[in-house]
Amino acid sequence: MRIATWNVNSLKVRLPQVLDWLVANPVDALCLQETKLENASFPLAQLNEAGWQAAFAGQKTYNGVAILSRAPLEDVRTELPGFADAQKRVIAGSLQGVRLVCVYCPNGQSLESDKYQYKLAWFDALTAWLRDELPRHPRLVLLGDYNIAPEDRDVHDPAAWQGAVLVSEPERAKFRALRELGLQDAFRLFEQEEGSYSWWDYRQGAFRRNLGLRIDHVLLSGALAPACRACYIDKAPRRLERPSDHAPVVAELEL
DNA sequence: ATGGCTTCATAGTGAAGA
Repeated sequence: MRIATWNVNSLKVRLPQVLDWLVANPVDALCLQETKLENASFPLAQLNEAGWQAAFAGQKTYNGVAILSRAPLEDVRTELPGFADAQKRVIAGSLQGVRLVCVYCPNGQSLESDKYQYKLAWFDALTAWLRDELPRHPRLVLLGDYNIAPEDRDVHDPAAWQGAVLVSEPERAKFRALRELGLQDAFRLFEQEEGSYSWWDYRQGAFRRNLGLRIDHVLLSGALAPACRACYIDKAPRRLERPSDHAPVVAELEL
């Protein structure tokens, strides 16, 4: 099974790139974040025509998540239990006995912002939910845009970023709390190039200069991690005209 | 550097992203 996650920063704008990418990258499931589409505007017909099923939870302008798959998803859920939230950031479903949990984690904006407190509380709710879900779904993958760079090696300039949002210690502690559920960072199961990132700012030629952060992740449950054969970031779409600021992250599982 | 792009929004003194 091959699965991937990609923050597309508007599915309306990026649909042609997504369809092209799926042709070149025959995954079983692709998790999308920041679709920025209400459900009524979701391009289901175009995806079906290209041979893809889709489950989605969207809203106007912001957020929005979806899972595209060859086979239909089963047991789809779109809520964080016990966390009343109008923001569409979660969609989960099952495929071939694997539970896929697609998340668009809050950005936080700045350490002083109310959005930062919301981010920390949101991660607590996510962790509590997954602690409950894992016994039910031992073969579970949590993938998406976490908006956290877990370690300094995931940051192009750790000194400049020290303590900033996406990198701050309280955020990294939330990431570690997910790992303490037994989830493993698929990307770090393998040797990787130094300077591997999944997001680059649109400004300042950040991509060309590789001034990035690794904030998009695939976390595998203990039952799945031994089945992982590869995990990589596909930088090709970031080189396209009018790209998303994020690159897809792909994981290959031998089930 | 004071957020320099990009999105969706509306016509703002944008807002938000990361």
